[in-house]
Amino acid sequence: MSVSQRQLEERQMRQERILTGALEVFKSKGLEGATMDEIATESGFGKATLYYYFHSKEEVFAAILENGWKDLWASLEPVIAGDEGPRKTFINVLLKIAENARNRPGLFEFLFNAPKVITFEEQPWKRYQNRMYGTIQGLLEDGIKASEFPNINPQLLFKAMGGLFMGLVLMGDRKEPVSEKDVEDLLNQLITNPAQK
Amino acid sequence: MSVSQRQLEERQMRQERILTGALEVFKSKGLEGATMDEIATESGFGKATLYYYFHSKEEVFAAILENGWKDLWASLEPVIAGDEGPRKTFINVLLKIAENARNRPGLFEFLFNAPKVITFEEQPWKRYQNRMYGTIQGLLEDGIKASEFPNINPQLLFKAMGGLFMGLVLMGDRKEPVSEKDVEDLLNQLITNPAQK
DNA sequence: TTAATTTTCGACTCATCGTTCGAATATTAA
DNA sequence: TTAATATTCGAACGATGAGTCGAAAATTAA
Repeated sequence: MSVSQRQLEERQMRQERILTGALEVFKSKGLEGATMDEIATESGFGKATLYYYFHSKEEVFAAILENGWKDLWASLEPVIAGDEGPRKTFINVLLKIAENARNRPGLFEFLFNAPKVITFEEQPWKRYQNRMYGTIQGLLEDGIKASEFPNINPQLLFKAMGGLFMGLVLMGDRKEPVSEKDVEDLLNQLITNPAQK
Repeated sequence: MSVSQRQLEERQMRQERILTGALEVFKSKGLEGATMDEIATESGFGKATLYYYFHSKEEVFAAILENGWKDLWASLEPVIAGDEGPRKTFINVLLKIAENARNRPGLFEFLFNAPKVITFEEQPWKRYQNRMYGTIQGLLEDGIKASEFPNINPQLLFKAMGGLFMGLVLMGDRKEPVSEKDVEDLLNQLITNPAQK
């Protein structure tokens, strides 16, 4: 028996440790600005050791995104499956994302901003991202059809909500993040439900 | 007489040509990822010539931001001076920014995203940025006091509006940017005026 | 214990890229 | 024209940093 279960787990923990350190560095320096030396120092390994766990700097970068989007999507699935009608589900989805963001602040800024920088080809995490965006689009379309939202072009509403949400969650000070209640209240204030008049 | 007026103007045109090329490269590669060779090729000069006009890569980067924010602020001043009450002025300011963004799409994405990457000390363009944000904050506060906006914590509303606007303007496809009318309609739909009921 | 295997890392290589040098070319002034 | 000045850029320099190598240390298996 070559590798025990524990060994596999320890290996994975070390990988995560590296990823955590790398996130810090990528966040402040960007993909090109970050150096493997710095990531090594930050995560407490020698540089050469990083290459024992990952093939390249790009792979480290991609792994952060992959894990991040995967976990995010996993946490969203039950909410979506809950199926309480478009409007409620939509708000719940946003609240769940906000919850994720509050738990791991650094990661989320990264998840939503990093894609802009990336050039290289098809990345597996894109699948999760697209799934999420697709779902939200769908909720908005259904919600508008069902008159649970103001009657706006869904594309436009999607962009607006996307941006609004980013503003709320990603621009929150580290010290005093926007609370769940704030998000919920604001959404309810702005996205009035025409049916309930 | 050492340098004629025309000479000065030509010099400045060349600088702008360099800046335009540089913007393209910075946008797709980021500050660290962009190379002076590529900027040189893109703008049609030899690499060494860039150093005749700018001291360093950072200076080129900073010059883009400086010019951009300065121009943006200049275009906003009359709108703000117009002083048609907080709500109207606020919407006009956003519309004016959107107009700027529509005219020079690449630049604006850069203006709003670049700051995240930058580390180096006090940059002169920050003055313009702060002035703009301060003004918008003020408009929101006044608008809420005057009951022209929903009664929301101004900080929160600022973040929300900032994000919303970014979503609308910066996420617009290059082909089919969000129209002025779209922006205006959406703002009016979402930010209902409680006084007009 | 000893041999095999896994993990770690210091030291090196090699390519890239920001910046400088110095000389060539173009422009302006006399 | 000629001298002074302004502009251009090819080529070289030096630093940095991604990725490799080979050997040491640590762990596991026998």
